[in-house]
Amino acid sequence: MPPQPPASGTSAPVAHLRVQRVRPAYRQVADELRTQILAGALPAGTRLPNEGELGRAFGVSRSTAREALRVLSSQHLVETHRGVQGGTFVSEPDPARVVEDVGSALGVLVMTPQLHVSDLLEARLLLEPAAARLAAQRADAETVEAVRTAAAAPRDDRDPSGFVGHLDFHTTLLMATGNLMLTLMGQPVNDVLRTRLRRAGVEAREWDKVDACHREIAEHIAEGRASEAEEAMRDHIVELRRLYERDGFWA
Amino acid sequence: MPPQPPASGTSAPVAHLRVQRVRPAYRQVADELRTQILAGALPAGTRLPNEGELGRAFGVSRSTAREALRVLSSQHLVETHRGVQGGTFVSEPDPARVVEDVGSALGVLVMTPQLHVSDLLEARLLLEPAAARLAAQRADAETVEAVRTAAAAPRDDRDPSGFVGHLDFHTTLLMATGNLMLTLMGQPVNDVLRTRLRRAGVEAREWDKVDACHREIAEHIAEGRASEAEEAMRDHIVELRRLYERDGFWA
DNA sequence: GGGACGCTAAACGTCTGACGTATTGCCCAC
DNA sequence: GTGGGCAATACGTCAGACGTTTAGCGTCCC
Repeated sequence: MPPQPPASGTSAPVAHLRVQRVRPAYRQVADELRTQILAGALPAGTRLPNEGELGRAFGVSRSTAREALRVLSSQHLVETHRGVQGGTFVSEPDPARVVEDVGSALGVLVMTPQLHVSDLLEARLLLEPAAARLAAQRADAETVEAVRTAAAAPRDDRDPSGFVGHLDFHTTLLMATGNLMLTLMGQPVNDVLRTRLRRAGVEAREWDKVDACHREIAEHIAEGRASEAEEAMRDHIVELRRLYERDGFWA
Repeated sequence: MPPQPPASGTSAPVAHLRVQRVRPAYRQVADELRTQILAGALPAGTRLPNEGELGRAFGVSRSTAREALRVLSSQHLVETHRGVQGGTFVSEPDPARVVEDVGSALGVLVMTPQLHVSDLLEARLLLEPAAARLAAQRADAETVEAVRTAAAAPRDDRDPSGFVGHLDFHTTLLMATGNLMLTLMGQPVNDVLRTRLRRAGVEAREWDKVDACHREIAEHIAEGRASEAEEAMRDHIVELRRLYERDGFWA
């Protein structure tokens, strides 16, 4: 999307093209700190100077330093605690936060014509069967047990995200691949789909069939039947897709 | 990762388990505004009240309102402009920003033992051949032309990300699928890999071969040979992977 | 002697008020 | 008619003050 050349005629309607002549101080401070954190100069757990000193170190006021810290904190690069022994600390990288953030961003994009729900379903159809294959190839005994448990877990209809320890089957399977990247890509997609499904008020009509599919896939993985696991998962996703389509929740 | 039960013995070393008793006001304001934006109550382009009024509306001071806005702004949900006719506006969702953010987050995670570079390569090996297949199936004339151009584009070695309009071949191909989700997943991975590659100072020894692969894939796509395109891309990725491994940059 | 209570200090959280500065539209002079 | 300067608006930044949370430590009472 190159900047469109001046249209032939009068004034080009370049509404959304404001330039940023000077970066505000709080942004400069945030960028500098971010650079240092990403470069490893400030490893996770490091305690930064208190806000007053930090501001003085950068030659800005405490308010400005605070705004910079708010930026970094909202990107989960640092976290702050109150009280003595409190302060601002460089955060440990946390995949769960990344998943949350990506899911939120996808939720926004999926409301635009740029990203359609069918795109998410297609991506899922690409990811999860492959994940099932990898899980079947690699899962150790403990992981297999986790997958089995997730497949057998009672579906708490009225209590979504109920108690700790209950992970969705698809999530468990993504993690069972041992490749965090697959979880990072697949989980946000599933989150968005589930959210939309719930908001659309889709009823639980065939969830016993869904559970049966899950158990079948889990068994394939337990037995190390990679191709069968992949195929079963593909069928399962296609089936789910049909369910979504029938309920026509993507308007 | 369930919270580990109290260990048998004395005090459980629950170092990183600080609770958040009360959410700070700036966080509450940010959350409330974010909710409204995500719910569509504040569509993109909406101009929020100025910082003073916004604070008054929430019963907080202007500084607190500003910190809330910094949070939202760093999440690309709003953007601010100065001057008369300035103010805070709800942002248009922008896939490029999402790609940037995810790439940054991945860059952090890849420095931990949680996410290995080989995980990225595996994800890429999963995504891009599928993308090549889809592109071959769907690409229209214009898209084909873009892919061809990207494949033929002179590789500017010393001028990375040189001029506008030059897009990486892999990026172009991801976009050629017409499925934004694939770009959203694949692009950050490629960005991280490219960054590490550059930092590791990998030399351009076989890039002519790489370019030949690109052109071959582009031709497959142009001719609509889906399976061939997929297979060629798979070989290409495997080849690249070998190149990465030989240069041993993932230490 | 041991445990509970309360005090204290450090740091973040919030408020107030003020001034600087970028941006834009309008008016006036030429 | 056009160019330049003025005014209004809203963000950007600063300074200082006070409240609040938290952990550590000392003291007092049992």
